[in-house]
Amino acid sequence: MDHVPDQTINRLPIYLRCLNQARTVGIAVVNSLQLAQMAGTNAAQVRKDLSYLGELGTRGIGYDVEALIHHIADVLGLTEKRRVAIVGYGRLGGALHGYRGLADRGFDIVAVFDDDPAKIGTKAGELTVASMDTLERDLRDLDVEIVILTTPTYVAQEVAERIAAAGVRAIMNFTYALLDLPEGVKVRPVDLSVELQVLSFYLARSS
Amino acid sequence: MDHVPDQTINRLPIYLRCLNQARTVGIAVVNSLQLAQMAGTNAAQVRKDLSYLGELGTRGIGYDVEALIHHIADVLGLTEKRRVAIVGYGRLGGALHGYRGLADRGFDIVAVFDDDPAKIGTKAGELTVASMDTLERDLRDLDVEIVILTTPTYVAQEVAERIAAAGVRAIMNFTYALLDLPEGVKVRPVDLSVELQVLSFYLARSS
DNA sequence: ACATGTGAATAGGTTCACAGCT
DNA sequence: AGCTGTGAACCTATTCACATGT
Repeated sequence: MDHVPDQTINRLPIYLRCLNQARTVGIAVVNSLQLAQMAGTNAAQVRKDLSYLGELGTRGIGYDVEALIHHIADVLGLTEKRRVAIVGYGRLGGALHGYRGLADRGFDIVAVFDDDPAKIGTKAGELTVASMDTLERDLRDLDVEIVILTTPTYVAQEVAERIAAAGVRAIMNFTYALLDLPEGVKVRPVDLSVELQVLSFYLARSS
Repeated sequence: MDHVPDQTINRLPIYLRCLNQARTVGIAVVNSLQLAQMAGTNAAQVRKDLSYLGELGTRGIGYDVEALIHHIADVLGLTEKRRVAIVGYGRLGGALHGYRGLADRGFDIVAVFDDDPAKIGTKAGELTVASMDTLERDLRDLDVEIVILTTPTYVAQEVAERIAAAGVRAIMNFTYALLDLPEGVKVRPVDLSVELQVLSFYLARSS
């Protein structure tokens, strides 16, 4: 488990989802081919990926679903809950807050921020919308590890810098800004229009 | 432009965004290093990527911003508007409908569907929420090319099959279902919890 | 002089195929 | 017998370095 390739990391959550599905229907053991078919890849890929994490299977048998779930969750750092804040509480922020499957996977939304005075202080599920004025202090106080950034694009860089300054080291960036942040802050850009543009390319190509 | 690598395709929308930014601040020509810095990559990568599309630059000078925008948009099939439908009009579907930047980039939301009788017939921006009963017919009639799928996970496979049967060849899948569809239907999974899990891995790794 | 475009070198990932274990 | 784990082969993508063109 010296060095796990990036692409393998990207597939681990997929495997985890498949394994959870398998578990809920009562499957105790899967082999690499079954898992591959569920995950939409091939058996060799599955074995190679899992081999980076250690020798997790049993030759002649396959992988124990329960054990594998635990192991992957452990590698992904999902054994403990992660504390997440949403910064920018518009429609998208609200939708993400309600997104079943974040909480399910151990991501606790512990705060939501907005700079609109009309929103500050109002209820957001079980939380209250907090002001951006106290962003740094609140992020530190609440020990936030990951921020979901859904502000308007034009303030994103500035807000992201404040978030980084507050010691947050992971940002899921839904804005169109290309964030330029210090080394050590991991940004995951999620540009929904990029995904559509890629689909558009394949449409243009195949027609 | 025989065969453009997948990874290059994934970067083209990024370049496009950077070039649009450059244009709005009045920059007429960029070189590969400048574009690389904006896009968060390196100059060699930029030149290689763009070389797949043809000889678009001028040696000794750089790339004409306007011309390059047109060329990339053309390759991505963005010169004409793309007709998009949202299937599953909950919080997330609603947020995506309002997402500025889809329309900006030529993605027209032409229909939204839901199976909740309380929602059907209500206004959704300038549209009216349509019933799932007429999904296939409506998708065909409206000539929908791309579907954004935001139904509950447990109906996703079934609905996706209907969408594919209606001739739609590109699906942006926001559900947790691992869709199994015929060859020729391009699915782009967008699993927001996967992104968070990947971030979680890097947090676990670096601390 | 300067920046592109591209073959060559390198790195990174995937697939193959089989040895090794149960 | 059956399935994992893994070196080797293969393929894809990135980086280098320089010839090429303006």
